[in-house]
Amino acid sequence: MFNSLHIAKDPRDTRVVVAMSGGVDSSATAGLLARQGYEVIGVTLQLYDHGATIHRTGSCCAGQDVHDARRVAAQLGIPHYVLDYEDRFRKEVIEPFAASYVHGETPVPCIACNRTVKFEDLMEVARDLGADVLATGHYVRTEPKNGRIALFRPVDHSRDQSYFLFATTPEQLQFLRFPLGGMSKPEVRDLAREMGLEIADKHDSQDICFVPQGRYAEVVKRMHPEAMRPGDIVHVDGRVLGRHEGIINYTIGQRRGLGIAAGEPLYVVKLDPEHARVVVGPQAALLTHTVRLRDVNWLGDRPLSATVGGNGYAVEAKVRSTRAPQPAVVELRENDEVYVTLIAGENGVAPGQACVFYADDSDGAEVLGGGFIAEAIPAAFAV
RNA sequence: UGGGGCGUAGCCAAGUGGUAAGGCACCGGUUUUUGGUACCGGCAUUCGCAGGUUCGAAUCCUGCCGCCCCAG
Repeated sequence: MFNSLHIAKDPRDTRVVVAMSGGVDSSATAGLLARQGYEVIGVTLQLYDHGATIHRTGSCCAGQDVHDARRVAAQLGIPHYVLDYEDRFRKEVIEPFAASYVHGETPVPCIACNRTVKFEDLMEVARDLGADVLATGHYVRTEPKNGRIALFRPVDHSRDQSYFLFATTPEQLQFLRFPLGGMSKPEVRDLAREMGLEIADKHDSQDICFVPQGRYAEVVKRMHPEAMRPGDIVHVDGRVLGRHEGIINYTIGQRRGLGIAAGEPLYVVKLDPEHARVVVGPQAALLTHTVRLRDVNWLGDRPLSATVGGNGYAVEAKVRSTRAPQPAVVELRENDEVYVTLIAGENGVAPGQACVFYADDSDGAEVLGGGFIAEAIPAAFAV
């Protein structure tokens, strides 16, 4: 007899640590589990300096949010701990974030945060607390499948967070639970309201949590002042069109901020950190079909090498969180490098971003893992 | 200092008598637990300057200023 968390125990005997950020989702998660009778322990990680951001709305894991989490826990009558993980967060998330930009890539800090601070460190804390599982408010589903725990897209596709969780390992999935995966955002808000939680109508978090005002370049500049090398803005046809104050201010696919009036819109097509060059071109130059991946996390039934045949393996794939998965083919090439070809292609694919695999195009498709984009191979243009 | 052409917003540019298109750039917003994209909205009381003609001019006339080309 399994309970709602797939544990063969009575909820009262099941200890659950809930990662509480102070937002609606994680609060509702804690409330939901508490209401179902589980022994819930709330844990909030303080992740970064809260001085500058304490009054910011839509943030996460600092200042006001920590207070919100604490208040929710008190209201739910569950124990709650706030742990200082600023050093870890800086080392595992913020520093790699800055380094990535310096190298001309575009990082996804939320993935780094999930895979390290949340699913390594917090998970260890949960185990130390004697928890049976660690629950979070992510919109994604897990289910037992063939003797393992498989990851699936959530019911509410508009909130799908599987893109940010592709790097979660099978071992971590065994210990994780995502109670909101079967609910819609409005339902979650209703639930929070019904439980009388003050944060029920709190604004959704957005932007990078540790970057004030959305000015990420300020963070990078502060950590790597030497990276602010001015350079040329060059058109793919070779013309030098202007100057810039450092490549960290740009990302592939970016249109705004170039300050170049060329008659047609120009987009950043390539970043060359070595020569401090920003290469721009027309929208057509952004089309990418094939990407090479690194740090691939495969979540399929069988090992990746056994799954991908000589002709590649058909999946659905996303190279950005806010788009529907599209048909793609995964291949292993020389040295077992993983390449993914998007059949329809995609504009503005940046190294450092993630490419996430799905088993099919069904609503509740299984997440088969993914990898970070090491190289995006343009459809047609040369520099 | 002979001839010809041009001067409209930050850039390009339509408009030759009826009360300033469009594109790019820029700004703002929407969307979004990454960046970016996309979408929506804003952006010249004024057409190098000064006069004149006309009910009415960026459009016609005169002068001046500036730039370009050809010829010298």
